[in-house]
Amino acid sequence: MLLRPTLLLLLAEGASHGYEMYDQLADFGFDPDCLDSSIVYRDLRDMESSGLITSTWDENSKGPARRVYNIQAAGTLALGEWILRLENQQNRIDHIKQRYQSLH
Amino acid sequence: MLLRPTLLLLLAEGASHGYEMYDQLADFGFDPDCLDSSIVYRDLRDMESSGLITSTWDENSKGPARRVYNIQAAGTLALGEWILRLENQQNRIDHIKQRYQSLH
DNA sequence: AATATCTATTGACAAATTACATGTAGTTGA
DNA sequence: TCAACTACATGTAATTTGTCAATAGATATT
Repeated sequence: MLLRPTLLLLLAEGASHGYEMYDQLADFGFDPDCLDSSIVYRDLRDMESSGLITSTWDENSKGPARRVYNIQAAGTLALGEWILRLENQQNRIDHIKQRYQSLH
Repeated sequence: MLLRPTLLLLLAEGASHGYEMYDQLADFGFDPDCLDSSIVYRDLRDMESSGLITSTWDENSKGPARRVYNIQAAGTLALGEWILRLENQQNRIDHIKQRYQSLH
């Protein structure tokens, strides 16, 4: 649920490729044991097909070629909308927590 | 995503039936236009089949008979676990928000 | 009296998501 | 050479969600 906004945020911080972002997800509380990398790759391609990000091949890197993603204007816009939705989510959780604490 | 913990919370506050809880969901930020009541009924039956709640028919009410749900020990336990997970979710959103604000 | 509306629940099916496994392939180092 | 690591992609099963329609008692309307 937090994967796409996290990927967009990482790309807003700078261009990157799937494998690298997958490694960075632990900083955001994702457990690599519970998150298959294929989901990251699929989400990236989905976001590309909807125009939020673009990709180019980087052949000049060590190891196999990397598909490097760049965030587009539509992507930064979408990220902003995500942030608003997540804040709304936080408020709703606060409301649940308050009602829960009123039980005791 | 917040539906099940919300239903459990409502039942922790007191026995109730699907239709009544569906009405109360607006207080938790659910939009009735976007949430079909059948999802509420389905989640309730699922939670019953996993032993978190139980139900009995209330025939002595005006209108059609109501299936009244009662929370069980396993349900209050599950609610507590939900609350912890939601707090974790809030922290993760906080982290995203902080990184987002660092962009500017 | 007929009909529309509200209350209340259920079931069926389609669509979307997620999880899991596998496949390909280049690079690095023992 | 062979294992391990880097890097991406695909197929498909399983699960979850969304949508729609059906049923049915009670109440209000005309």
